[in-house]
Amino acid sequence: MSAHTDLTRNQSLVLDRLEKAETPMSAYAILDQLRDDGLRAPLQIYRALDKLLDMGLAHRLESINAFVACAHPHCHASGLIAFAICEKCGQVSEFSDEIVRDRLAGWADREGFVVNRTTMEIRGNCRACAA
Amino acid sequence: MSAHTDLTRNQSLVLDRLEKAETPMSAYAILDQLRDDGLRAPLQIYRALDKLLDMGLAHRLESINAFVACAHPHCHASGLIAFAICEKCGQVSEFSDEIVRDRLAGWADREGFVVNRTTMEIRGNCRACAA
DNA sequence: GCCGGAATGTTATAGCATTACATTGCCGTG
DNA sequence: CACGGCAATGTAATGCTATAACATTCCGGC
Repeated sequence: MSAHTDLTRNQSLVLDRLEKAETPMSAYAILDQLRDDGLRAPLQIYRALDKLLDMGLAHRLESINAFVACAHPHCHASGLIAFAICEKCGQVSEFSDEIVRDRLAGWADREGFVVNRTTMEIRGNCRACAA
Repeated sequence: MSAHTDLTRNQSLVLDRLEKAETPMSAYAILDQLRDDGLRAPLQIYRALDKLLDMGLAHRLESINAFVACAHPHCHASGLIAFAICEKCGQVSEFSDEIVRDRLAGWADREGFVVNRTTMEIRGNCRACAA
């Protein structure tokens, strides 16, 4: 029941699942949970996810082939978001750092590299799981 | 003909291929090139890659499911390496930044997050391809 | 009403990675 | 030397992730 009225049915279903999940979900895990809603093929999930990623409402975690709802869906800001993924409990923290962003932008400038997209993922154990 | 005499046959074969490649290679691409050397199964490649990653002689690019030889195999240093991947020509630049490393370490400290591994990948176009 | 574009549905297939099990080779100890 | 253990290897089968290709439906603007 998210208030994303501009989304299509499939996109809403997928986003709702991601928002209710406590940990990242694979596309196939999402699909399994949406079979009762009539979804049957992976492509239906991937298409919805593509749009959600474009809109910044969800993120892809490259290092674990999974997806999460954006923790800050209001501010579409942030050209660079970092994720900390706990390998024990699966919890993901989303954060950003101006200085890191500036450093990477500086490197790209010097090298003449035109940036499309940056991924930054820290894997380890969260405070609770490290104890 | 790398001077990695401590490596097993399969590991040497895989590393040689990576070192000779101009762009990242998928495990299956490596396999295809090593069939003449007697390798037949993906697992043989993945096992060799696992060891090479452990030793820091190769890196995995999570965002494109591919592997590269480490550009600086001598210094095993660097807890944090960043990659810039050109989406046009496939060239990969490997670099590191002390300040970025410190910022991320600082975040982890404050959060009590124990880091195992960090991946940082910038995708875009290199100077030549952006022109 | 009609057209065009986006979203959807469906099937098949491509690409990436691991499980499970059998075998081999090597080294250190007794 | 025999033996035991361990790492590496070989092989087959399977599972997971993602996309291609094509047909259909939905919906808003003219």
